Amino acid sequence: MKQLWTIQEVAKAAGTTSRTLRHYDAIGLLPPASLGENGYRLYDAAALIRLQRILALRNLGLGLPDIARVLDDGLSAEDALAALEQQLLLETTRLERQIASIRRTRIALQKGRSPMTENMFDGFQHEQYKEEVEERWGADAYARSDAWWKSKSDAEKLAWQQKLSALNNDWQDAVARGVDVTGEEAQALAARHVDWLRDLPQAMVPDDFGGYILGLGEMYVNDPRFATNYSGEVGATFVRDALKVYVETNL
Amino acid sequence: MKQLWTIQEVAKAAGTTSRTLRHYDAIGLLPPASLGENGYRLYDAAALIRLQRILALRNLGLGLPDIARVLDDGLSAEDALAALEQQLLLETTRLERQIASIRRTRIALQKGRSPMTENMFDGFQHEQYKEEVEERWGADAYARSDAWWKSKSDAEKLAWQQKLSALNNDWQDAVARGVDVTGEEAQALAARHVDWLRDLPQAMVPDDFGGYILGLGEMYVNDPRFATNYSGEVGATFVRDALKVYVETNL
DNA sequence: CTTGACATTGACGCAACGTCAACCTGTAAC
DNA sequence: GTTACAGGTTGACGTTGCGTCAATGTCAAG
Repeated sequence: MKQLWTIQEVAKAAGTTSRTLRHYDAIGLLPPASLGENGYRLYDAAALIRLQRILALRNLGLGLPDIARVLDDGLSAEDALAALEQQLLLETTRLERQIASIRRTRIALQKGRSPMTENMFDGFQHEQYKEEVEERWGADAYARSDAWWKSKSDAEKLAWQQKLSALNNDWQDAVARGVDVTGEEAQALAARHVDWLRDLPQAMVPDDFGGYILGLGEMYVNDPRFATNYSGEVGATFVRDALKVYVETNL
Repeated sequence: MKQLWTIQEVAKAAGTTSRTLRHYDAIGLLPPASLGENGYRLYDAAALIRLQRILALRNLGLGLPDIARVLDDGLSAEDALAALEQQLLLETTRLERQIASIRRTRIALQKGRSPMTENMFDGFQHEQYKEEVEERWGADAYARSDAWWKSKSDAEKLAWQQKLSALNNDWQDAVARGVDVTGEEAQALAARHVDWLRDLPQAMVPDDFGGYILGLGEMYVNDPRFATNYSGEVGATFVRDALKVYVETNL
């Protein structure tokens, strides 16, 4: 009556592979009932039943350690599955945001406003904005800004832009993940952003540094050329609000 | 003017880690511009620019090999992103189906109709159905069936059920993945199902084996106790239809 | 006795680094 | 001069669940 099966027989009956069974043995999830003199693994009815349950849980996506806990440590399958479902839900929202991000980038690429190919060495699209800057802040402001920029070495320019680029990346990421503007992460980003702005020469930073930053924030939102740096107006709004909170609590 | 940076400086400026940069060097994705006498990696402006593009693409979820192809082999970023988006879309639908599957199982667990705990050794809920079988097919039919089942060794019973269990699993899987009833996979499953039925003794199988299978299929759909084996009526319908197609083309 | 099917135990591979470990270097401080 | 200490280097393991060789022993059949 006491029937034993070889590893292949078990694998075929259960619709899996012998490699998998040896793996389950190796990690202690499903040891065979006994070993023959020849060293062959031999499985009994209890092992087959256990295997069936293992495969059923695996089918649902549970990890092998979790399956072991359910089968051996009396962990409730219901709890394990509920936890897994939560994980998967998080995964789907993450994926959806990633897809949205890709779509935005693809659209930008098609429009030729590729963040991959442009503005690497143009310093904030510097000269491009000459007229506008002169109009809004006066010829003097542009001259100071221009002088400052040209005084930097290539290395400094590059480092400055590198930081800007990293910053933009991280802002977009934070926006996509929907973090809280007042939260730790967003505020850390705001701090980095402010630090980056401190690199500007004294002459360009007005006395009211806080007010200056708030003004910049507004500009990010209102000017689509800046807004694209932060995934559009939504992102720019996020950046502005995070900066605002930061300024109010730290400056 | 030719400025070089150490690995830490680059890492900080770009918002990544030195470990990552050494990894990118190791796989040939971003070799440093030069090596100092001390063996230190030294990066130049071109490397920083390349790094920026790498990080931007990575941010979107592209794999490092794909990034390398985009940067070096002139593969279009647009194409790479389109392909990635497709992958991710598939992923989300997969995840959604998995979540649905988990929900079904959890509901079943809560109702106490746990596939984990029941009917391992009861042989098709055999005796439980005695009256019903006698009523529908006659006392004779039940007696034959009962004799057949009792004549099997434990090993045979177990193997038979094991196959049934694996079959059910795979059916549910196919249903959840939305495969085509006439497709290769569903037909292979139907073939396995029919093979499994062939284990029944001759006495139980009528002359019209094809018709017998079609009748079974209908029963799977109409009787909720069978339907639960295949994820409810929808699944059972799928099984019935797949069997029907199989019978019509192979029997 | 040979052949083939099936068994065994390693060990690598996959994705993208994080995280030690063990050991130099460069620079500032005592 | 030496002592720290920060920062550089090259390995190598760990992560998830097996697939896939590789090298070799065992068993039933011809």
